[in-house]
Amino acid sequence: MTTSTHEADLRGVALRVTKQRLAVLAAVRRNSHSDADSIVKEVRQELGQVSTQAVYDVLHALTESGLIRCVEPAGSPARYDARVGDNHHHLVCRTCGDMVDVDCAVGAAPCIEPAARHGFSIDEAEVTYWGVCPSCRIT
Amino acid sequence: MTTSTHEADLRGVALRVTKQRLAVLAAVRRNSHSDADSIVKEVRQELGQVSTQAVYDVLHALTESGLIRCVEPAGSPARYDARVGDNHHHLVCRTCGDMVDVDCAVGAAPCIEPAARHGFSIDEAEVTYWGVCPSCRIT
DNA sequence: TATCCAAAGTGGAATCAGTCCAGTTTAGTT
DNA sequence: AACTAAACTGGACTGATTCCACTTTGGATA
Repeated sequence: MTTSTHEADLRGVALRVTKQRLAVLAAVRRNSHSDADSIVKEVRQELGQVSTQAVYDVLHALTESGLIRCVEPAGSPARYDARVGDNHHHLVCRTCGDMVDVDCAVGAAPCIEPAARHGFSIDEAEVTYWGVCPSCRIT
Repeated sequence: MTTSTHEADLRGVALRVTKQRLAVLAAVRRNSHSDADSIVKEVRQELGQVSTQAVYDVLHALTESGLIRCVEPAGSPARYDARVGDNHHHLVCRTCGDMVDVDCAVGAAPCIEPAARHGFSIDEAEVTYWGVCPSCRIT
């Protein structure tokens, strides 16, 4: 994924191309599921100086426009996911907090339809699998 | 649900019985899915004066012991659910934040199997259905 | 039924993640 | 080249929650 890809993607959703946005988008795509703080660090490494606020603004703009997705698992700051448009789910390690993508469990009823709708109009079923990752299980 | 039920339940999980704990447990059971702040308010109404910290401590102790369950939907403070032991799921209104229980379509936890396990040992599948509740849809 | 002490509660300061705001800079028109 | 809405800065602030040092108390034990 090159800078020109990121640039084209920003233009594709009618967002102005700035070095901060390119850097944030690149950071998220390079390292999916990282939180705002580590994105700030990575972007600063690349650009030298960026305000925290700018990074939050960019993350919100990218999320809003659908270029990235924001995931907020219980007990950890928001994380940003570069994989979008497929409503995939996540597997989270209770020990180290590591998060990996899992494809949508299509076919398994609860993923799509709740047992009862309670009059709600539902647009998303978010599934988080909790467990322990291989490396945390060993130690 | 009377005070003696709450008291018996506290003793059942080897927790000391205090007026703060009884009040917090009663508040959660009376009004499931409320957040720490409104529980603090309710408990103060009953007891007159309780520290915020005490309420947080009690909520953690009750969660730890399995008497209540902590749910943390994206973008809202933690909520406490009196219904435990059945790994049911939640339906959350994007507009007003209202949360209702939905039965788990499958029997025991983890109710769904992920498409790929990635070496994790999984113990829970947490499902959150996002949508708009009937009263928010009308207005 | 008095003593004791780990567990529970207090109050105040601190942290963490994130937002608000008012002013400045800049991308990309016109 | 000038213009302007969008983007960025930096600093103050908020809301939710935790930390800490100290005091109080439930309930086990003598």
